[in-house]
Amino acid sequence: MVSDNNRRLSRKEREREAHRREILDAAERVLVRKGYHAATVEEIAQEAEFSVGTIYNFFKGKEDLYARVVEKIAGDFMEFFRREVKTRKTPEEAIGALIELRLRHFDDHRGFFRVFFETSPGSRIDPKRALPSDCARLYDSYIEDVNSIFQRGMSERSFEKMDPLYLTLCLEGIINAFVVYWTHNEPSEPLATRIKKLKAAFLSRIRGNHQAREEKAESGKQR
Amino acid sequence: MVSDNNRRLSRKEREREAHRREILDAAERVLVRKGYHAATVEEIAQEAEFSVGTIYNFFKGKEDLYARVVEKIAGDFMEFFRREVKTRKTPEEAIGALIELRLRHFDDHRGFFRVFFETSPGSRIDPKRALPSDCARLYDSYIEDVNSIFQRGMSERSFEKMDPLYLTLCLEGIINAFVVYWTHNEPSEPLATRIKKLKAAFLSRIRGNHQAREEKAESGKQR
Amino acid sequence: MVSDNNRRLSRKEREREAHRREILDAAERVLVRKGYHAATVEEIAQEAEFSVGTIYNFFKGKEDLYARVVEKIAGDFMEFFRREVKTRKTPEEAIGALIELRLRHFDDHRGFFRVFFETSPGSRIDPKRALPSDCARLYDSYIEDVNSIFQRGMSERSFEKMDPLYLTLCLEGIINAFVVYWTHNEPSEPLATRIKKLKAAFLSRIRGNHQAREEKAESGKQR
Amino acid sequence: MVSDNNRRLSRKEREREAHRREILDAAERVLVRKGYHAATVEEIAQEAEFSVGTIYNFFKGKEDLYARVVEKIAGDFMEFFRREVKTRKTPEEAIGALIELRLRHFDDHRGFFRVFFETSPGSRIDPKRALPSDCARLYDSYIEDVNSIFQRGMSERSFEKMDPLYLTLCLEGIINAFVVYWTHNEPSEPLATRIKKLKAAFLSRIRGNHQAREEKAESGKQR
DNA sequence: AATGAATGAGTATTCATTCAT
DNA sequence: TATGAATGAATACTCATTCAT
Repeated sequence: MVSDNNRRLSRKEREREAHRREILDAAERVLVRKGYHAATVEEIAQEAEFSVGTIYNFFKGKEDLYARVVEKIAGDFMEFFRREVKTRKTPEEAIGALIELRLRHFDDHRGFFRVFFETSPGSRIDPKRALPSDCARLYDSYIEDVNSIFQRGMSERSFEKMDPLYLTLCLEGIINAFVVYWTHNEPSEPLATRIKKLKAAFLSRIRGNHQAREEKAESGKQR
Repeated sequence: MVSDNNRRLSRKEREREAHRREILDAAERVLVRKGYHAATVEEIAQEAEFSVGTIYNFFKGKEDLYARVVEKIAGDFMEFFRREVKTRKTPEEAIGALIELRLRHFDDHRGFFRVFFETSPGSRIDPKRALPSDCARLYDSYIEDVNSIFQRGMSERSFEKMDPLYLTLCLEGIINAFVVYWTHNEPSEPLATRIKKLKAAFLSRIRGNHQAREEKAESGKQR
Repeated sequence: MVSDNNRRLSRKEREREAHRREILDAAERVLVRKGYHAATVEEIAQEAEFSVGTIYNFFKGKEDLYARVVEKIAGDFMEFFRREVKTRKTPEEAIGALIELRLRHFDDHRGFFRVFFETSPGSRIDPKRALPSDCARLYDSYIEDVNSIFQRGMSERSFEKMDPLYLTLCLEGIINAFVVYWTHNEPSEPLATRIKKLKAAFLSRIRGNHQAREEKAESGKQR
Repeated sequence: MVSDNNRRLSRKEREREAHRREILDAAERVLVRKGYHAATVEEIAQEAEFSVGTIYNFFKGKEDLYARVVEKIAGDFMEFFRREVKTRKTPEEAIGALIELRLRHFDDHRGFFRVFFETSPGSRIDPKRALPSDCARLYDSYIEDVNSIFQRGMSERSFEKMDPLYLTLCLEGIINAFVVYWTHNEPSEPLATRIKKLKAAFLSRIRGNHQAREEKAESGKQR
């Protein structure tokens, strides 16, 4: 995401980039705290310790600022997704890694998804205009990637045969449900434990039968 | 929700109640169409074919109006839940009926959940103040009820043993994911088919093993 | 302009119309005083003794308000033009009446033409959008009408033969020049005298030669 | 205006003067394009290929910059006026030269007069403060000069007797009217032709009668 | 009860100007 | 001198709410 194209940036340029980043981070904090509509540019400016005018030197306006925050979060996620999930050898490992990544990522950006809903179609913000056109494509490609992981798992017989889109939606839905729940109810267990449990529970439901049987036999021995 | 306490209302009182209902329905339509922030009291008034002033004769303000809409939707749902789900004899039937109810209810109020997120904590609307205090309790009691259905199923060994809250959250999450997906992508199958498939898929994952084995045997014969 | 279509207006409607007029008049005063850019909606509201919000209940925005003021002034002028100028029997009388009308009208709306220039093409206000599409047509038709008065005068040989558009432009230009001058330099003579002098001077320059000669002869006798 | 006081300027000083001139020219272009209010210092800086900061090293601010542009245009005009008009032997030649100069000068600075109106008294710019105090005096002296040309013509009996200020205003007004018209309607004839026609038409209206008669006789012979 | 005109606090955005480098 | 990032005052416009009729 960041990479090496800033190898040769002047001090000024580096400072400018840093300021941009500070504003984006401040914006995310305020947006999460207040939601899109209740957040004021004034407050974002204060949070970033800049004047309003400076915000407008970096971003076209409130919508643009919002779009860039979404972009940043989505971009960071996809970066990790490519690095941590798609590189896994077995589909099972990949799905496990995905669950972990999603949970960690949501934990980092806890509450932002709420803002995202707030700005969905029907509200006055035109997401077509505001959101980078890449964003929908990004999400589609993500769903496509998860789909193909499931598909590979099925053809390798490590996953039970079923509609992969169905599986993808279930996984997304389950993760969301837990994240929402943990957002409103302080979780009783540390993140790592929760990740482990969710992985185990989900994967055990979708494993191909021979594996399931083996595992069951094994678990029988253990207990 | 509506019930029989309007058995003996004067014509005036009945008319007033009807007007109130018309405003609520108009408000829901506009809120779904525009979202909370973009919806204006003016537009709600027009949709209801009343003047703004009249809206304020029935409701304390925009927040109150919103809260009453949520209340109405939640109330209607719980009404059905009590009648259609809790009365089922077997837990399996109950969960099936719940999936159907949730899907139908969401279909009826398609898009309202988006508004709900928009007004979540953090935005300017104070849900403590705006939402009926019953609302959280209502949701808690709903979760509790679903929990106990799962619990009964487990003790009857028709469901595999696991954390019932986990199951409840999964069910909620999966349903949400599909509803969101179908909101943005025109579903290719009629509602009834989708309900049937989702029921089958979800229930088959959580059945106790003896049942699962039996079913598998049976399905083997059929195909 | 106002006419008899308010024969049957309810008191409310009549009041609303009166308020609209008050706002328009206040807007003209402020626009003349400050110019388009320096005039604030806030100040117009204060001048009209209404709140800002009320201004926006009557007009779409500052541009619309401006356009409606122009419309009012132009409309009033054309009303008089039709009544006082076009009805004159001889072209000479008509031109005389026109000069008088222009001078009186400018005197009434002294300074507004300055605002008009301020909003000409090139500045950010889009006159195409803001100004009533009738306005350009109105002006064109006005020029056309003056043209045809001159043309009639020429065919009747009361005016010397020349390009009528040229004459029209000259008349407009001369009137403007004097108005501008009198705007910045307090005129030493009363309006009536100035009107009379300008009429005489302009008309004597464009009269057909036989008339000019006659007149000269006559004036020679008188003095 | 420019004159010979830069006879002995160091390279640095000469460069600085050149930069100043570049900025003034850029400012005029942008002001004509956008009008005073819509023009931004930023855009002027870009047009001049300098940074905003540099603009402020040369000029006190936007108002000052504007005043200096007016000064430059007026100065250039007066320069020509002194050289080309006042040196003419006969008043008739002088007025002819004046018409030509005005038309050419307006053609060069087409559109600037619009900006000039935009900034007239009443708008936020204080012309007392912004405009060089010379400017009003300059204009007054110009009017005075034209006046005296007319006066001389009258005493020499080459012009008909009338109020010279009246004549001056008429000339100004007519020229303005045509320039405005040609700004909005592409002229059908080349500038030279238009100049010739306007000269002829104006001068023929104000000539002393004996001359007019002579001319008529002559023109009768020619055609 | 019903109306809708009036209100005014609240906010995104612009842009001339400054000043540290 | 030249730069351009930072500033913040100024302003058009919105919309929930009130209240006289």
